[in-house]
Amino acid sequence: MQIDVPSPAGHLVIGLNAVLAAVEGDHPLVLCARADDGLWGLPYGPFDPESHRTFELGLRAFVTEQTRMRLGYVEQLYTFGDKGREAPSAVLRGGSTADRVVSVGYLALAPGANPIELEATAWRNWYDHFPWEDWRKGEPSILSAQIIPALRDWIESAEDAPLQRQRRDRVRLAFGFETSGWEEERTLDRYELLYEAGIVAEAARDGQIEGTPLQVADAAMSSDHRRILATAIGRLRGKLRYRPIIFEMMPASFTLLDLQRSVEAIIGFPLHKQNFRRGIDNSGLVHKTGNMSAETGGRPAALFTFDRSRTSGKAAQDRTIKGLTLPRLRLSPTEKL
Amino acid sequence: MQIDVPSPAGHLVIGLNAVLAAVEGDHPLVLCARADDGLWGLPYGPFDPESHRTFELGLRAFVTEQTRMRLGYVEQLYTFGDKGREAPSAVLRGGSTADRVVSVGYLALAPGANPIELEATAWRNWYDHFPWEDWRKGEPSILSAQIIPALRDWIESAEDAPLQRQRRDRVRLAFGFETSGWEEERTLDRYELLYEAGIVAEAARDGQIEGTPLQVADAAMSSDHRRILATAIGRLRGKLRYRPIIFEMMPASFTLLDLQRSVEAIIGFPLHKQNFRRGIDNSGLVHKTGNMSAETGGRPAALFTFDRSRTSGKAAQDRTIKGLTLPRLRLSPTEKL
DNA sequence: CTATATATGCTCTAGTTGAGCATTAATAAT
DNA sequence: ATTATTAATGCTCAACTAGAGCATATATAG
Repeated sequence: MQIDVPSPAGHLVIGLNAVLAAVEGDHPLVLCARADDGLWGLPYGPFDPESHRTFELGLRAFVTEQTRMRLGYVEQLYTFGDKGREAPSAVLRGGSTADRVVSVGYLALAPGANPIELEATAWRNWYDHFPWEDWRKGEPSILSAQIIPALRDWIESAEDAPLQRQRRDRVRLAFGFETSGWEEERTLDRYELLYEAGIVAEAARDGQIEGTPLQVADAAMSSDHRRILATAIGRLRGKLRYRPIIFEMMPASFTLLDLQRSVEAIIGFPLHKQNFRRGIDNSGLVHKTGNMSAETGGRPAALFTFDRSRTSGKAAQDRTIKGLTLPRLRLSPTEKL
Repeated sequence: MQIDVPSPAGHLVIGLNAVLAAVEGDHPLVLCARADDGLWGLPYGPFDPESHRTFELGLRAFVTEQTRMRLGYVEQLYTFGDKGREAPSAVLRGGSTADRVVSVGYLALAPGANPIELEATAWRNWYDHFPWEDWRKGEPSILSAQIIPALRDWIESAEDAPLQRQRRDRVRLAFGFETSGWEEERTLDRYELLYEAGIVAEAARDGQIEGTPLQVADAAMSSDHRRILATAIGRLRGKLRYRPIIFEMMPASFTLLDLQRSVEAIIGFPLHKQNFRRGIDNSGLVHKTGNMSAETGGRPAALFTFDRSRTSGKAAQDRTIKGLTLPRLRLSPTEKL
């Protein structure tokens, strides 16, 4: 698990980082570990070229070792190699004094949040680190109150007109001004913009401040882990629409409301109930188990299961392989840019 | 450009690989370089932690150096680290005797294929390496004639029933049997299946043969470059549908037929002309330049430009940021599985 | 027996998509 | 000139999809 090689100049270490996501009720969760610097971070470990035939095997090995969880669905996200965006404490556990740490991020999904018995490890609501991404109860107040004004300052502080224009266009796109509105899967775009503008704490930590550093209620994460988490959230949100990936996060059977709450937790905005069921229904992705759930608080709900063998039905003909048909949030921050 | 460090055991080298894509008429092209083993490969170079602040900067630097081209649009694809899938000749130019080469693939787009004056470097039609991916003139004959039968053998040669079932499901999904049909963006899934089944030449080269090795008219590429190219094609195909990325590959002005031919070259199947124009039209992505093209062979066509500042128009209201609305190829290989 | 909280069925309208007919405007071949 | 041939463009039509919301049914908690 450790790279025990003396490190000459220019030595490279590849860090594998896991975003293990789950949903519990209406809480989107991510498995976090307390890092040396006291911040929350993701589980990670060095890739060992000697013993790991592939990244994914290496990842599964160290996650199981560190958290005693076995991973199911796993997907590579992105490889970050930017100098200076890993925190100083990011020197990997092996103790190697690497010149350069490259982070390969992975997304893993769990069908529920098993309790963790480990010290300094916990399932955390990912919106604790991304309060501006949760529109389920309307526009997140932090947006119009703090973020948009700070971005406006950043735009206006650009040296010349072209740069200013470019910044404005990027903000418009990422935050959904004057376009089709907030696109939930642009989580990384938004985070990167906040970083560049010096609004999130990591920017100051890395010494990249150039805009208006802000007193945003802002839960930084260790190293470049919030960047990786942003990537994961965006990927997951986007993928819901074209692969039946949501069922990797559901228990064996569930009600349609369970399913809806899970989807809403991930995408971060509310859905029209009847239309949601209609969509699920003729997606052919699920079928009734025949049992009912009594724990609804109202009329009992039918329980459903993911239909892995859906080759039948008219709907299955077409929609199948795809994911869920979801509408768009048609809102934008109310504060003008 | 070279890692001049003595390599202890376990030393890692990160290779940056560029898929530089362009379209010329109805030919989808990729910039290739002749590798040491005589096969075509992609331009690549080692990532130098000393001088490159980010991967992307490193990539841009060595591509410009090697091919004298300046890259515009660039996007990271995937990081491959599987032991044994780089060819023996994959030891990077620096001459380092690395134990392990990790490949980071990038997709770069060019608005045309400028002629290359370099030795052993050429724009090549990517379907030369993926003949089964081009359905523009109907089902590629290689599919039913060779590939499907070979995959059938591979499925049947599975040791036990569960494995057999799993293989069959994967093939069904990747090649569009009994589902919504051929999904053009699954290029990588299909290539990986052919690799695992021992059907493509790289599998034999890497010593991974386990199925029926085949005499497919099959243009292998150096190292893991065909895998990277498959990733690039799939990503590009998928992205056409949700980002206006096609315009990165078009000249400043073009006719709608030019645009359609370019899209068809990429997605690999023909489109309904009138519907295509209607779609482009109310996407709000382009507008007429006012000039006409005489070189159509028929009635002169209006010339269009990509409208980068589309914040106007009713259609722009919604569709905008998105890409093109494209139909699906509703076909599957005719040979039964 | 009456709120309350969901679950579930259904309808209505506007818009989108897949196909294809018809017409217009160039060039190339009698 | 006339007549193919090749595309560019305009339009229509039916089937389907998506966004909203009304109406009912069936539990549990007073």
